[in-house]
Formats: sequence, structure tokens, C-alpha cells
Amino acid sequence: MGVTIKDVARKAGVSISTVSKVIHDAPTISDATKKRVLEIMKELNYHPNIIARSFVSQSSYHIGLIMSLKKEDAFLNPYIYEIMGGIEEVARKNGYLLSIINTSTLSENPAELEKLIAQKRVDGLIIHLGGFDEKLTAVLNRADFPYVFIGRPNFATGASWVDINNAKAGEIATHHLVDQGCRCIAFIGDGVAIRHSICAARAEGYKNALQAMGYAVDERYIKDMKGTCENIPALLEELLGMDERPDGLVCSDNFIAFETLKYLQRKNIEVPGEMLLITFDNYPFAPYTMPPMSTVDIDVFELGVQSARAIINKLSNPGMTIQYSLLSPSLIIRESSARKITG
Amino acid sequence: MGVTIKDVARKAGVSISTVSKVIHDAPTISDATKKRVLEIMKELNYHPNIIARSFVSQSSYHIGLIMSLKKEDAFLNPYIYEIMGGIEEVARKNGYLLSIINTSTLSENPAELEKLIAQKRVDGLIIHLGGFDEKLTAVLNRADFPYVFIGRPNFATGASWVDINNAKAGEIATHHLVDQGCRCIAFIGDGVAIRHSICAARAEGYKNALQAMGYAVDERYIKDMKGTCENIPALLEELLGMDERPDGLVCSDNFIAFETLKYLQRKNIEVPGEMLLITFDNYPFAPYTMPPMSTVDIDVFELGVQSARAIINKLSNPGMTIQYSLLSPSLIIRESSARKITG
DNA sequence: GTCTATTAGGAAAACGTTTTCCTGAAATTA
DNA sequence: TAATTTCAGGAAAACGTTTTCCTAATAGAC
Repeated sequence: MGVTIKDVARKAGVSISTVSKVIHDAPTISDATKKRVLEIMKELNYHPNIIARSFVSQSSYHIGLIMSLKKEDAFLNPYIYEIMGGIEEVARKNGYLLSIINTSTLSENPAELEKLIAQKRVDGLIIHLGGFDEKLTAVLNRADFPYVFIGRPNFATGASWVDINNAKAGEIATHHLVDQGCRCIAFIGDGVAIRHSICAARAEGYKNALQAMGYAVDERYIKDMKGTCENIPALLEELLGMDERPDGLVCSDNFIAFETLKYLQRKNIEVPGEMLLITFDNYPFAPYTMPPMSTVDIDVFELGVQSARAIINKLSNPGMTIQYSLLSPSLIIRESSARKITG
Repeated sequence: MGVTIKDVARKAGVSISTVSKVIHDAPTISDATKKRVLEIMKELNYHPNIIARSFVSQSSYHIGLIMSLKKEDAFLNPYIYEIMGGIEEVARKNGYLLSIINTSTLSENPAELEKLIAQKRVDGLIIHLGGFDEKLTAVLNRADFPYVFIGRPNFATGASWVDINNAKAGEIATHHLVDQGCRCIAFIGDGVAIRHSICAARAEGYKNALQAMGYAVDERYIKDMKGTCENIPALLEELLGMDERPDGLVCSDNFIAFETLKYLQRKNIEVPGEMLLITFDNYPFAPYTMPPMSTVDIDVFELGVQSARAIINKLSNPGMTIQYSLLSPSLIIRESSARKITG
């Protein structure tokens, strides 16, 4: 067992209370004593035993991140990796460690969540809303356990959340295509009609942008692949067969964008010559498609930072009012949406 | 404070020692008492306080995973996500939680690692070798702290590691191209000459396969992009200008493969018509390239599982001899390496 | 010089387990 | 029946902090 507070106390000729007070910089200790004790601490290379401290405070100094680790989901949210980076940084700076909990474990066996919080293995939870089961929030609420969401929940909850401003992102994408000369812009999504879904918000932004710029919104130009990529070719065929053929496409996610690109190539429709394309999230392969794909990018690291701050705030101040925050996206223009100046 | 062992003891009319012994299924407790105590435990919804248990055992019941969370590295190792899934599953089943520690935090400030292990915030470490600093292992060794590697370290260490069999993967890729009719196969990598690098191992496999099938290995057909994608066109130009022009390319990573594909398209060289292409890791976008990319895939989930087992073994059996394990890859054939049967 | 207020630091309990050693009762043996 | 062994369970210490309450010494006020 390493160096303990007792060793420091003995060597410094003070009581352990005094050492503890020095650690916490209590005002009732004289500067001289403080200095001496601090020196001894350094000399002995003393680190307070976190586990003992946990024991007293009954907190683990761990923040849990509930996220899906299912193989199939691995690349649905490519940015979760960066989110983790943001969380880890803030957590560490506040003395917390980041622990990962698999969403599917919990959905399959909600008792695991009960155990997790009964045993206080984490002090608070950040819940990434991919595949998270609404029912589980009931468990958390019953135990009055602190948590925040990444992503805007589409169910009632008393918890704070942080999200990216997908409506704004949709606006930016659409606005950009109009800027590039498009006069008829279609939207292809997956879950357009699902309340508070990422796709719905992006579609909303698409509509808002069109209206704001004085274009009519025609619902026939809004398509939904309904969960399966295989529907995309048919949707595109419909769009290309319309009286006024679209000259710009907003794809609500990368997979749609890539499938669309493939289809257009097969049909010998040039991008960006005849059709401009834009999507979201700046997926790492976006620069490597042919042509490279324009995206509306999100600072997901910041998403992690904000969510970590939110939960840590909540821990130190349990009565805190709930907060929502929406982060702004930015535009990354690549060839797929850039009209050649020449020609 | 929730239900404690005292509450259970009182209600069951036994001492806390007895309850503790029931929890650990000690043989000196009669079946009748055991049964009664277990019932009371269930009735009161008692969960042993892990923090108190940690306090006694001075272990945190957390496994740390050191991995790079730097933005730039996020997609270098797309499969780390799945690795985490494997680790989490094994860890949880053994009563551990998975904690994430950012490699760059530690390299920037090695004292963080000292603190981490002095405070016993994790019981053991799994180190993902991307960007991990060799010097840090000295800290671990000095403290006799248990750790294992994911990936084969290219420096001396007393620790176990698990890795994917990259040499075997290189063999499989090369063998497959020969099977498909290639007679001159080139290899493009990044770090061919770096000892124990992933790329070097794959190149080794490439050579072995060629030799095993009776082909000569010509070093002129082995190219290295030396850290920057911009070198790729020049390398390809060299290859295409050779007396015997290659009809198959083994690309040691996805970025090389995608850049290569782009180049070949610009030069109007048909894939798979005139050139077969194969790469590794089954990056999620591999099916979405034009044409879809063949890859040699790795069960990285299993990599996580094995690394977690290794560290947990080590924890329960500190004297354990170090172990190395190499996981076998499997072939996923897509259009980029499939000679049309017709024509 | 006495009384009070202030200051610096100490003593000890508490947190919930695990674990070692002990004890009393029952069972076995002689 | 007496001595011994076995068995089931209990008492208490220990783990390293934090924190509350207390005390002795000093300073200040009159």
C-alpha cells in the first residue's frame, strides 16, 4: 500500500486532520504548516487515495457514457469518437474518468442499469441517444440519478440535452446550393416524418431556407428512403422524372449521399455538372469520393465538451435547472456542390 | 445511503460477517441461513456497495483503455470502436467497467499516468498502440502496473499483446489476386520499412504469398507513400510505366486504396477490367466506392475480447507468463478484385 | 491581570465492506 | 460420561480518507 496520509502526518509531525486540511487548503492552517506539509507530500510522492476518498464521499469520480457499441452502429455516428474526446478532456480536468457503457447491454437487461446506479459505479451519465431505450430513463428518474443527453430526445424527460443545430445545418446546405445556382432542390432523407429526428430537423431547415429565399416548398421533392438504402434508386428515378428536374440534392446523411452519387454515375449524370450534391457531418471519406463531397460540418468535439460540462455542473449543483443547447454547424465546400467557374 | 449490509444483517437476525459470507458463498454458512439471508437481500433490494468493496480490496474494478482520441486519429483506426465493444463485453461480465484514457493526454504529461496508477483509478490497462509513447511503458514497469497491448509493440516490453495477423492478411490478399488471374502484383504501403509496423507485416505476407506460389519478388513493385498521400500518383505512375505493368495492386490501407482508385479513374484504367485492387480492414465505406472495394477483414471485436481477457487474467494471476496472440483475417470479395466471369 | 475572542491544530467517529480469529454448541470418539 | 473434534456463526479490526467537534494557546480588550 503506497504512501498514505498517515505517513505524511508522521513525517511532518502533525495530525492526519491537518494533512487533510492542507490537501483541501482549509483556512485554519497556518501558511508555515501548509508549506511544510506540502513539501513532505512532494518528498514522499504522496497521492491521496482516490478509492478511500470515494468511500467517504460515496462517489466514484467516474462519468458514464452510454453509447451503442453494436457492430452495426459503429459507423452510423462516426463522430462519437470525437465526442468522446471532448468528454474525456473535460472530465479529466475535473477529476473524473470517462467510463463506457454499451446501450444494448442495458436495453437487453435493464437490471444492469439498476445495478450500475445502485452501486454508484458512475456519478452521472451522458446518454448518447442512438438506440437508447426511452424506458430506461424511467429507471434513472426513479432513482433520481443525474444524466444528460447528447441529441435531442423525442420523448418527455426532465434532463438537459445538447445537440447540433440540424435545422440550421439544413438551412446552410440549402442556402449554399441556391447560391451555387440551383433553382430546383430536392431533399432525400431517412426518417423525415419522425419527430425530433436528425433528418426531420434537417428537412425543416431545407424548407425554411427555400421559403426564406422566396422559393415554394414542394413536398414531392422531399423523399424518404424509409430505413433501407435499396429504396434510393427508385426515389432518384422519381425525382429525375419530375416535370422540373432537380439540379441540386440535399442528402440527409452520408450513406444516402454515396448511394446517390453511385446512381447518378450509372445514369451518366454529371456531378457537379448537371447536379449539385451536399450532405452532412463531414464523414472522413467525404473528401475521397468522386467528386469529393461537400458537407455541412459539426464541431462534435464541442458537443462532447458541452455534455460533459452539463453533467458535471449537475453533479456539483443538483438543483440546477435543465438546459438545452444547440451547436452551430459550418460549411465545407468541395467539388460535389461547386459549379465550375470556367464553362 | 441505500440498503447496506447492516440492514440485511439486522433484518435476518445474523451478524454482518454472516451476510458477507453469504455474499461470497462461504462454506461455513448453513444452507438454511444462506437461503434466508439471500431472500432478505432480494427483499430489500440490496446491492453490495462497490465503493466500500473497492476500499477494502484497493481495486477500482475498472479497466483502462488507453487510446488516441485526437481528432486527426479518429478514423485512422476505424475499428477501435468495435474493439471497445469487445472489451466492454468481457469487462462487464467480469464485474469491470471500461474507462477511456486519451493517449495524447499522457504523452503530453506523463505525470498524469503516474497519478492514474498511484491513485489506482484503474486496476489494469489495455494500451492501443496508436501513438502510444514507448517511454510511458517505463512508468508502468517501474510501478509494476499490469497492462497489455493491442497491436504488436516494436519495442522491448514484458507485456502480453494481441494483434491481428497482418502477415497472414497480406498473404490472403495476394493469394486472392493471383487466384483471380493476376500475373504481376504490386504492393503500395505506408511504412514498409518500419519494423513491426502493420504495413511491414502486410508486405511480408505479400512477399511470402508470391514466393509460395512460385513468383519472383521484385522490390521495384513494392512502393511506399512515406506518410503522405500526395506521393501516391507518382508511385502509380512509376508502376504503370514498368516494363511489365502490374495487373493487381495490394494497398496496405484504405486511404491508399481510395487514392489509387481515384488516380486509375483519371487515367481511364478500368477496375477491375485492367487492374484488380484489394485492401484491408473492411473500412465501412469499402462497399460504397466505385467499384466496391475488396478487403481482407479482421474480427476486431475479437481483438477487444482477447485483450480484455488477457488483462483480466493478469489481474487475477499476476505471475502469469506473457502471451502473444495473432488473430486470423478473412477475405471479403467485392467488385474491385473480381474478374468478370463473362467476357 | 483577568476575561473573552480568536486562532491553529488535534482527537475521534464515520463510511460499508472483508477477513481473521474466536466462541459456543453440537457431534463424535474413547 | 468425559474429552475431543467439527461446525456455524459472531466480534472486531482494518482499509484511508473527511469532517465535526473540541482544546490549548495566543491575542486583544478592559
